Amino acid sequence: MKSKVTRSITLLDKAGLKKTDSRIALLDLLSKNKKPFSVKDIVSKLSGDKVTIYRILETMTKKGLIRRVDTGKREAEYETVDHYNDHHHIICLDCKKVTDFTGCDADSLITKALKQVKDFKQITHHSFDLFGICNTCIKK
Amino acid sequence: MKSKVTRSITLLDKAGLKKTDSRIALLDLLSKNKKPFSVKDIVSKLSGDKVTIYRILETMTKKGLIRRVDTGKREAEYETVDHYNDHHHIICLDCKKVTDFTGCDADSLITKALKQVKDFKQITHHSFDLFGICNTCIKK
DNA sequence: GTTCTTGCAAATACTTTGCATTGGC
DNA sequence: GCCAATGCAAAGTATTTGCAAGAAC
Repeated sequence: MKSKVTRSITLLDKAGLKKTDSRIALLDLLSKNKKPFSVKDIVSKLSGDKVTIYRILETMTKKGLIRRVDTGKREAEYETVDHYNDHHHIICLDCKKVTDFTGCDADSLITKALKQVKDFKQITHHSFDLFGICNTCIKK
Repeated sequence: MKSKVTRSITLLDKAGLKKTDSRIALLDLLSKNKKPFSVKDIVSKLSGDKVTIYRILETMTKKGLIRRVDTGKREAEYETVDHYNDHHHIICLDCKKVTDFTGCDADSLITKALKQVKDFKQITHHSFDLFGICNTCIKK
């Protein structure tokens, strides 16, 4: 998908990061798929070096291009930060299944929050996650 | 603090968990301190067995007594879920410093979310975190 | 050409598992 | 007494670090 690839390049450029093949491929992979990816997932899809992927994930997380999602699993999982398709998660505390939902009045909440704290002036992104037991696990 | 200890016992009771010394001590520690604790933090404070602490954390997380907080550090961190003192975090993507704030219209958001998904009927708790670069790190 | 990124090897740290023992109810 | 929780040893897996070679700008 050329359009997606081009978009990844633009995002890297805006973030002031060098546009290397690995970075473009990783960002493209996460953009195309809405679900959170573990390092293992990424390695198996991109067949790249694991250590490089760790470093790219760290760099992009600091720049706010991607975010780490905590679904309660042992390994970290990552997804893109997409301000135009803001979505959130409902996570089962038992089986760790993730279901998405949309709608969270983030802008006004962020404004309120920034009034309370003096250490921050600008917010890159936010996360809003709900935790519970899914209908399947509750029957167990 | 007797009152806190008693409260931990009550919480364990409500959750249907056995009221062992380790569990009471851990829950009490997290209740008294508002900041997120890593396993290492807990071990050094309680001088208990590390493996037991891992298991207690897992059990209590599934019961919704505590939650894992993802501040971007390598290790997992935990804090109590306190429905009467709902608070949230602003986390620096660079130095990982955590600042708290309050105010998040969770109830109405949860109601909206539950209308969208059919896999969940009840939510145990939620997290709302903001990410950015703090004023100290932005100068670097 | 300089600086940042990559890739491999190896080390480190976190977390889980198995099993015998102990303790809550 | 029964079943679940604990504590220790050991294993398993995720993540980081060091360094030389390669690529972006």
